[in-house]
Amino acid sequence: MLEKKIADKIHEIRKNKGLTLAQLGDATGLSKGLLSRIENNQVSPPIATLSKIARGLEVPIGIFFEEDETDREGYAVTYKNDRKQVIRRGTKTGFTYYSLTSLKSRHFIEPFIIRYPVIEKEPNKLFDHPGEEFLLVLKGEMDLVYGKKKIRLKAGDAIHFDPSTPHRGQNAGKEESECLVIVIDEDTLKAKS
Amino acid sequence: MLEKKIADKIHEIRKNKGLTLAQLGDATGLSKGLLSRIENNQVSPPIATLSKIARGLEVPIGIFFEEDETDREGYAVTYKNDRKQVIRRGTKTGFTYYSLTSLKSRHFIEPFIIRYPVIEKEPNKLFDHPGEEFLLVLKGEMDLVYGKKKIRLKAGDAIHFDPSTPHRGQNAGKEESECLVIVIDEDTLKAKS
DNA sequence: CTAAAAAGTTTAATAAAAGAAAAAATGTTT
DNA sequence: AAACATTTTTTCTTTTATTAAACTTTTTAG
Repeated sequence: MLEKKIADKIHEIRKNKGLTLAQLGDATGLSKGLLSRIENNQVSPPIATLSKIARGLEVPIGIFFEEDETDREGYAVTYKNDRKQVIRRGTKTGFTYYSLTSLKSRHFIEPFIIRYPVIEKEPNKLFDHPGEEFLLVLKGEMDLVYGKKKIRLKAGDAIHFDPSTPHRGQNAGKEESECLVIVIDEDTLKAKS
Repeated sequence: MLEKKIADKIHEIRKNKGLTLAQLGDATGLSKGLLSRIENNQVSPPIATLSKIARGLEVPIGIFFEEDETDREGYAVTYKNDRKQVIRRGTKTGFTYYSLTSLKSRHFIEPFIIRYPVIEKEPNKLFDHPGEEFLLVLKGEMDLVYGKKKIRLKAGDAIHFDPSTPHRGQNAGKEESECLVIVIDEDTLKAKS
């Protein structure tokens, strides 16, 4: 039941922040009695009221509507200096891959570091593949060519995208750029089931 | 204003689906008069009512609270300075999460930046969950407590592991440490098939 | 262990939203 | 442009949320 969860989330966040009903009442302009009944799921507050509560708790209101997060060796460390360079099929475009995992058992996350050298002329090849991809820029500046768009990303920026659209990463600065890439392969997903 | 947006979204989605107020009324069990006033922002409906509308429109209720609709494009950029802090339920352990995605459609990769403050005494809580996890240290030094082991990791080091073993990340130095974490949730995987 | 204080819950009165149906507006056909 | 049909808005009554204050439970202090 949706509102049950909301009630619990409000209660939990309030408690985590060490607030009393009276304090939250002050912060929101709502009576503590009402807050009590909301937390106990006795009333279904209007959006306006929930919005006040979110502001009072200093959380985005969307939190209340997010789906729940579930809650031998089993691991593989890759130390910075032990990164293993990988040759991936069909990547003759100058950049370098380093795998960040050595897990042999079936897994979904495929983590890489990619280094893009400075380029003179823009390549034209684009790649597409089913699955899901995530990229975090670690160093320098780069462009993600994505379909007809070109998205400029700097160190610390991230992008999460559907790789079935033709795309390509490339350096966009005067120094080498580096990024972390996570790929999930559709086939691996299917093999799971 | 929040509710204004919600009203507009309901109207837009309903129109997009080619539904009349009466049809949506049938689908939701609400009167068309009420729906009219909700769309015209004359009332602030309780969550229960909004929930019914979401079901009637066959959309996740969270849609009404999303900031923007980046999803249509197939990608979601998170610029370094726009990282959104996330409150994950049950994390009272001091560290801070930032989500690196705003994709709303079903996805597998859940990317976070986690900041670990310097600690005095070691916490004792461990977390375990089904799925798969990957971690890359971006700054500082940290320990991954994994079952009975403690794995020391420095900037640039990575670990790929099975999160069903109880585990915890924690700072292991004199300055704040930071890491990228990728989680894949088992439930999401199952939902796929 | 008891008293006082703080936190939380319930009660009774008021304000606001929901349902049903009438009125207005919009669109279509002739 | 009139008449009809459909969609939307408004009206009136009923139901529900909200406040303020009384009440109960839990925590703190002596």
